[in-house]
Amino acid sequence: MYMQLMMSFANVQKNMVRFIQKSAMEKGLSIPQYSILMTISHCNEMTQKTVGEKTFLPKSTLSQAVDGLVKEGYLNRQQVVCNRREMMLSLSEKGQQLVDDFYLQEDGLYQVFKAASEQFTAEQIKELLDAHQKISTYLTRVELEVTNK
Amino acid sequence: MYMQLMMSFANVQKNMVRFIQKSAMEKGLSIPQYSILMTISHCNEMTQKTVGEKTFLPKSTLSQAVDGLVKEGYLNRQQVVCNRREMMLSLSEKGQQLVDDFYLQEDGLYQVFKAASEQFTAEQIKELLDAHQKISTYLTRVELEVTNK
DNA sequence: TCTGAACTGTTCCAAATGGAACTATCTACT
DNA sequence: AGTAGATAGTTCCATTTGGAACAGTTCAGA
Repeated sequence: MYMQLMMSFANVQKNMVRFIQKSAMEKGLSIPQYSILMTISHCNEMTQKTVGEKTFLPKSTLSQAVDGLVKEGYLNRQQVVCNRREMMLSLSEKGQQLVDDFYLQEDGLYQVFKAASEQFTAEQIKELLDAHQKISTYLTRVELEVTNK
Repeated sequence: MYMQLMMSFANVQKNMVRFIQKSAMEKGLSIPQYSILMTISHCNEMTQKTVGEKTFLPKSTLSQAVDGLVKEGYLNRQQVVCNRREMMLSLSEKGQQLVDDFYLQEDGLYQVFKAASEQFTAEQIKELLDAHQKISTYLTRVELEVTNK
């Protein structure tokens, strides 16, 4: 039973990744690059460190992916004034446009997932979110315990 | 809201993958190899084709991962008699032992996820499963429609 | 029985990935 | 001020990944 549940997470995720892969490939991006753009789009700007915490990408992958995005002109990157170790990242106009495209793309992840979610009531979605949160929290906690043992 | 839901799937999955990665690495396996062993363990034996359908691994990845597992002695591989294109895969004794270890490992995915699931009632788990199923089905359907357009 | 299309798996190789070592910067303490 | 330790990112490179071409097998229809 719980095993089926485990698999169902993997299945949903795999389906989502296929949509991401498709959209990303059409624009010549890798999956990490797609994730980075979408993550930054939630705020106006974000340090590379923060992006790393949100996406869980290994920092070498992150660094190289960001580098590509800057070279392609999707991202602006500049040192943070008060802490020159950190890099502040923000979407360029071109980047913003790309992100908007991703959000609006008829057969892209966002629209399709939105439609899929509309099978449920707001109440049900809240319950799902809550349940997922509980599981994530539990897994993270155990992982920490194991690491520090 | 539905965006948060989307992210929550990704988060749970990422947490799960970290457990898998840890277990797999300890035994010198890649993540696809871990998935393959666990998938085959549900039945006694399975064709490579079926494993591919269940894991969604690209066939080149699958082929190479299986090859490694056979060479390490975890899997038996032989042509299907009535259809020599297909390969029948089954766990060797060593493979079965490894899989049992994975299932029983205190700080492995299975035990931890089981514990995490015990925060919920059987009723709640059924609802989760049902919701996940609905989402997967929806995503798969749209993907098919897009592909055949 | 031939022939061509479909299917299963393998091989090849270019690209992506991620751990580890490194550089630069900052912080806390003496 | 000087130093050790922590922190943010980059670079390096061995490994993994997966698309595409390929080889062998099966099957359907002429």
